[in-house]
Amino acid sequence: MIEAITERRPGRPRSAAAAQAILDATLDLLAEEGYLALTVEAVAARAGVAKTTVYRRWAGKDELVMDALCGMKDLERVPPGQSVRDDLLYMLQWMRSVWVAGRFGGLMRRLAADGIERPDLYREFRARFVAPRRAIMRAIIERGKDEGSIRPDVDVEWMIAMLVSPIISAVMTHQDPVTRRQVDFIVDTVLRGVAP
Amino acid sequence: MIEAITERRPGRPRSAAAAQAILDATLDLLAEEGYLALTVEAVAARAGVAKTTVYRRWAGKDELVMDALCGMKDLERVPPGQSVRDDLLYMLQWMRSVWVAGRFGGLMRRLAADGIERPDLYREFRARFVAPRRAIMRAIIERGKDEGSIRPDVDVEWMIAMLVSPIISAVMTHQDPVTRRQVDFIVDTVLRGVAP
DNA sequence: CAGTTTCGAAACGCTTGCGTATCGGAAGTC
DNA sequence: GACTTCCGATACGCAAGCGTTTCGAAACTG
Repeated sequence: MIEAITERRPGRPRSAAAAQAILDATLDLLAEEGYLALTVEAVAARAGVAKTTVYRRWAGKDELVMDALCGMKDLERVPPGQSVRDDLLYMLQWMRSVWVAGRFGGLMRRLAADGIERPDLYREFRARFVAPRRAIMRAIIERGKDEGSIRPDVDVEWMIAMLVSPIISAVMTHQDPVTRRQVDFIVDTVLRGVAP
Repeated sequence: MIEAITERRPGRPRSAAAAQAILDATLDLLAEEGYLALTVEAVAARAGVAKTTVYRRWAGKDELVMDALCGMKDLERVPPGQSVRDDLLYMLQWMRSVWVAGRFGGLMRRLAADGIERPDLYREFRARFVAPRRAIMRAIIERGKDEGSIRPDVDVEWMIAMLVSPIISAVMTHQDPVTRRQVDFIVDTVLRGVAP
């Protein structure tokens, strides 16, 4: 992907702008159309670039998509670290907004769906976006256990699933906008359920 | 789909066995490959039938898939009607087993994913399989409200989501087999959370 | 048996997308 | 200025899949 620029080879250098435009277009189309419907031609067209320019850098569609995905940066959010309830609410509200709006949301929905056919893509997606967020959630819950507001025998992973998956499911199916009241309801219900 | 057999037309009659084999093969492939990857050629091959025979009955891939889907029958399950907790457990255990094993599970996973591209297919899927089960869940929860074990102000739809979606998410992603203990944990946690 | 319709097999034209090749011009290095 | 590499545009060969057509054989009716 990014080769060493230390030694300058003769000839016209590769346009960094073109590479960026291609990766951007790939993510856009991936979010809009999904993996199966994504075509290299469409990527080149949206990037304003010849198809040759794409194939000079990437071996094919698969490598391009994987590279585009790996190049993404997640927004790092750290909860304010107040009460367990506030931190969980903070995380869920944020995840809700990310899922619903913008390129991130489309990308997540598509990858979650396409993951069935392309486990490698889905694994990358999980490692990059799901895992860090789960880690934050896990830390919050462990803190709750230390404080005594959560029973120590509670299965943390399933508690996370109970908090997160209703929102994900709602976004992927209904696509009614999830309201804050509903997020509140989920957090409060789960917290009451896992209280000692 | 099924034309009136009352008046017998001259000529060789259409083989009912062939039609059934085609619909069966369609559901099999739909469950295994998903909608986008499904091809009429593969359907004909698996059904042991010429492609012509498919196109003589259905206008195209879309109509075939929709017809196959509409022809499916869901297993009707009625919870034993004991305690609210037992009935919820019964439903979730059943849904878990259906999702994990057999053609139903694959079909549900694929349709949930393909639903993004084909909202009509997903709508049919929901009306046929999701809606009836939600109705049963809803009845159980309403009963709990009447009995006083569930607060009356609880949002029923979101309570259902909290019960069901963790299992669905787990099956669609990890695909670790969901254990009974985990289902127990979900039900107990939610019930404690919505208790008065 | 004549007439009609379906069946399986095969071939066809069409479209889409992949990945490659060619070519003149642009952008750099020596 | 000679050389090298990249760029855009275009065309190409290839494969897959759609939906159609043709054809001889099979099935059923009168």
